[in-house]
Amino acid sequence: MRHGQCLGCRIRGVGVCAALAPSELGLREALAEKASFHDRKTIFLQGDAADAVHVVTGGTVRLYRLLADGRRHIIGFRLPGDFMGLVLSGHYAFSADAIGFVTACRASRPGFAALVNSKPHLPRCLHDVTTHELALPQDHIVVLGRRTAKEKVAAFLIGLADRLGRLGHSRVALPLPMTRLDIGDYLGLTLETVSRTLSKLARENAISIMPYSVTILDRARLEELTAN
Amino acid sequence: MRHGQCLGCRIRGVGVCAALAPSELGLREALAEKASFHDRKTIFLQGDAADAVHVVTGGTVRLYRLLADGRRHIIGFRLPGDFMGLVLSGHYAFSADAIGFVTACRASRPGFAALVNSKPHLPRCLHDVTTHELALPQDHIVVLGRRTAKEKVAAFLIGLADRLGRLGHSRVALPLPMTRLDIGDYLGLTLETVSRTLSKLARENAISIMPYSVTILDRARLEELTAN
DNA sequence: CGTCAGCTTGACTCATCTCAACTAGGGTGG
DNA sequence: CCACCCTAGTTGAGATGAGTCAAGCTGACG
Repeated sequence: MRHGQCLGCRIRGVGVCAALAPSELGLREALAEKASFHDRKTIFLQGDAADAVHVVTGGTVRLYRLLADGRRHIIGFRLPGDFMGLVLSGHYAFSADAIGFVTACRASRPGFAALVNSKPHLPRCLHDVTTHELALPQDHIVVLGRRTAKEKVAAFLIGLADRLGRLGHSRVALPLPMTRLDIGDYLGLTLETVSRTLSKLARENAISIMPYSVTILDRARLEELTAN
Repeated sequence: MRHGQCLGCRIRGVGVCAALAPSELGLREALAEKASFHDRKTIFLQGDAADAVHVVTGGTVRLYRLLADGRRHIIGFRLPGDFMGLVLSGHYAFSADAIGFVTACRASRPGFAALVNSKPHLPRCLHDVTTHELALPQDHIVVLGRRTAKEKVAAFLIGLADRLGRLGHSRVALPLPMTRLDIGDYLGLTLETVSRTLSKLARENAISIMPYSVTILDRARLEELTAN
């Protein structure tokens, strides 16, 4: 994808981009800059001045906070079509880095604000996108509050499957580019517990584990575990 | 507070209301309706059509989701000045009810949208408020991801103290209108563990427990526990 | 005065954490 | 080509923190 290529972008139909009429893409293209990040590269750091907004176009991004004692909490994973960079204070509230190779569309904050204000319906759209952003952490809260490791892992897999499904991927064969440690930091579990729980689910024929991917064999069983 | 009384409202200076110029209050008053709710009264239910937005003006509100198996997750507590009712789909994503006596300002969704669109700077303000709403669940996620009960409870107390402080209340003597069960459902703990943990903190002279309130005696100690 | 909700505390259980050993695959350098 | 190292993952054994079950306390209320 180069400038002038929004129409052919694979995430054209999802997220913020879907809100733009074809006639408005020109504007967007004029201010969007293509960025890419190699494995483990930092996209932005917690506390940095939030001078840009991003839309993920390929790969998986890990959003996290570091605590004073060195522990890491993963706030969420961002997939293609997801928006990043809404901040209250002008500073990022969390850090973001690439899991594997990541591509993103980046716009400067002032440029983005100008785009949003240039068309009367866009502030409204931005508000909708923000509200969607709001829904993700709420689901996460419910998952974290759940009692058992099995329930948490099941909810993580179902949630990931549905998000991938909405992007046009399979809801059954899930790429899992993040490590067991990442999943653990996301679910509030240790990496050993994540590994054991996945193994247990595999032994019960609910899933099948492959390197860096998982296949859902018995979705009903997983849904039953999420109790939601 | 009656119509025409926004200027004298005690939350005039915080949240959404602070974004309105004095000259704009007339508009707001014209469409805002005063509502009050007795202890345990439902303000809205998860899944209901979200036909109104609320600003809490007094008391404490409990936001929660019920799971299929009957467990309850408290998403958060809303204090005076907090906004409620941002939804993606037109349906509330969680339920809300009153803890003790609650007063709120309510506006119909279309009326509220009309107000927001009537002045050019208001969509922007609404976006800011939404972004603030976004920050609350993120803090909650970090607290839930913490390992020990003591850390969770300490983070809960510090967070509550700061929010009350911003409202002009004491950061030391905290009213605690919610029950131990509420706190447990918020932190992902049982009510017994919450009680034991508070007792332990009191025994260490970090806090002092009174019926329906807590006094922070050693804030530094609590902050150290939150590791953040 | 009895009842009930909210809270506290104790004893015991058990799920998860911790520590540790081991396997597999990839990359590097001699 | 092989020896070595490193990362990611798996599995086991034992420790422990939080859950469960139960008893009892207190204050409010009818």
